[in-house]
Amino acid sequence: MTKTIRSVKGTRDFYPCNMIVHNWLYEHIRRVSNSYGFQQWDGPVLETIELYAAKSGDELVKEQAFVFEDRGGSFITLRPELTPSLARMVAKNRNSLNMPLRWWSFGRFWRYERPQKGRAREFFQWNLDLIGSNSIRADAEVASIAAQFFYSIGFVPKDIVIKVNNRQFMEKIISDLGVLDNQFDIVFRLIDRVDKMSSEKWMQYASDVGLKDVQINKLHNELCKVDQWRDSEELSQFFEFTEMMGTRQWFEFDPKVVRGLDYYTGIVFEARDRKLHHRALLGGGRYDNLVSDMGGDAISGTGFAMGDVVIKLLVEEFGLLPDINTSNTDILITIFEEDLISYSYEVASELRKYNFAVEVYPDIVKLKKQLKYADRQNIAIVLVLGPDEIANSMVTVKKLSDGSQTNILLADLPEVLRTMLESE
RNA sequence: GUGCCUGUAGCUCAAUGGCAGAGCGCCGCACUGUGGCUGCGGUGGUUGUGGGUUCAAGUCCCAUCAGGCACCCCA
Repeated sequence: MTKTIRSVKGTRDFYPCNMIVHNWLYEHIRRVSNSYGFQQWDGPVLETIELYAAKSGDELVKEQAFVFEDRGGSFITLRPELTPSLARMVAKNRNSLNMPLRWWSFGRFWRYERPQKGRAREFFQWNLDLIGSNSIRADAEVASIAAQFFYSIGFVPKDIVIKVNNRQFMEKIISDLGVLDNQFDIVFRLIDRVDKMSSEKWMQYASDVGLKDVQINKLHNELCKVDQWRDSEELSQFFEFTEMMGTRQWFEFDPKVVRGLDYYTGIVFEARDRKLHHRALLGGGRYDNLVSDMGGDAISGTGFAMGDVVIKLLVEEFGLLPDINTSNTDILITIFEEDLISYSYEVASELRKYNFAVEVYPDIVKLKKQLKYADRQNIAIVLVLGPDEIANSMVTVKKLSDGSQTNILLADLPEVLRTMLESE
């Protein structure tokens, strides 16, 4: 065997059976997005490095972006996320866009990381954003759409939880502990890890970044309070609005959720499976300054992104996948012998006029082999056109599910096939 | 970028340092105008690559490449 050329690390091949799953996912995303009146859009997959340098966070840009120099000497990035492109496009056309914008998108993204379970270098992402509204209702709505999506593909609140927090609220809490403004990022990172480390290690880490023992204990104490959202106007409203929108049972306050991207300014949320088997399914929140950072007026936005990798893993584990054995083809027309090829193709074109999906076996091989192909391909009906049939202007129609077959007059074929396929 | 694990047939995996195997798949025949089921037969390999130790290496050692998992970060 000759050596096959390897695919690029971290990329996935989508065979037809994979595309069925992929399209199934995409179809639910499309339907849910549209049902809330969101419009589909997309940006370029190539952007300048400057677009991300401003706000995405150092780690994402310096360590995880695919960057290359083009022939003109410019540094080009394969987009690692969509929100900066969104902000750029909104800033650019601010005056002609009819606010508020409800936009969604589904496309490919790239991050140069070590691939592992639930993470690839090339992945798809669903983005959904509501731009130009300051209301917490906007946050509650986009988060509710995420919940509605999980429901539409077969999950219930006991499978998945969407954890909610508010960055300003957390800033106030850590500020009250005596943490300075310029240390917020460090402390957010610390908060992010409280569940990932043993408590001794966490205490040590907290101490290493410069917190005093008193502060550490108080912080740890704060992170265990699951009811303190009542002290936050925005969080209280958020939960009230999800109640109104019928999605309240999907959401929980979690003071440990702060999100990694630097541009979030208010409500933040992330979805996880309840058993915490996987990394976050989806993450999002409010970004008040992003559009103005791209050179536009201050416009507030809120939205989320969901990767395709983890959700596919979870859907598979829960057995929610659609049947991947179904073929697009309704009817396979066999070829009997050299002289009769034209009959097969004529019948095929005729049937396509009646909107049947028809394929003709391309080679002159034994019927046995053609039948076997149809069986494996899960094609419901096979037509046999041999000398006997043609002499009488008939066709043999074989139903593969039960093996039954009948001779049908060519003229009656469309009607007979229609009823047969409907009963399948 | 750091650590750990794994590379054997198309796929899933066996093989005390001693003849490279099984199941599934694929192809053929029984059934030359009929799939699935069954039976029989056949196809299958530079054991990731390169070196070393040994009478002898899939097995032990070194290097390298690839994959997986965890860290990091995040969808």
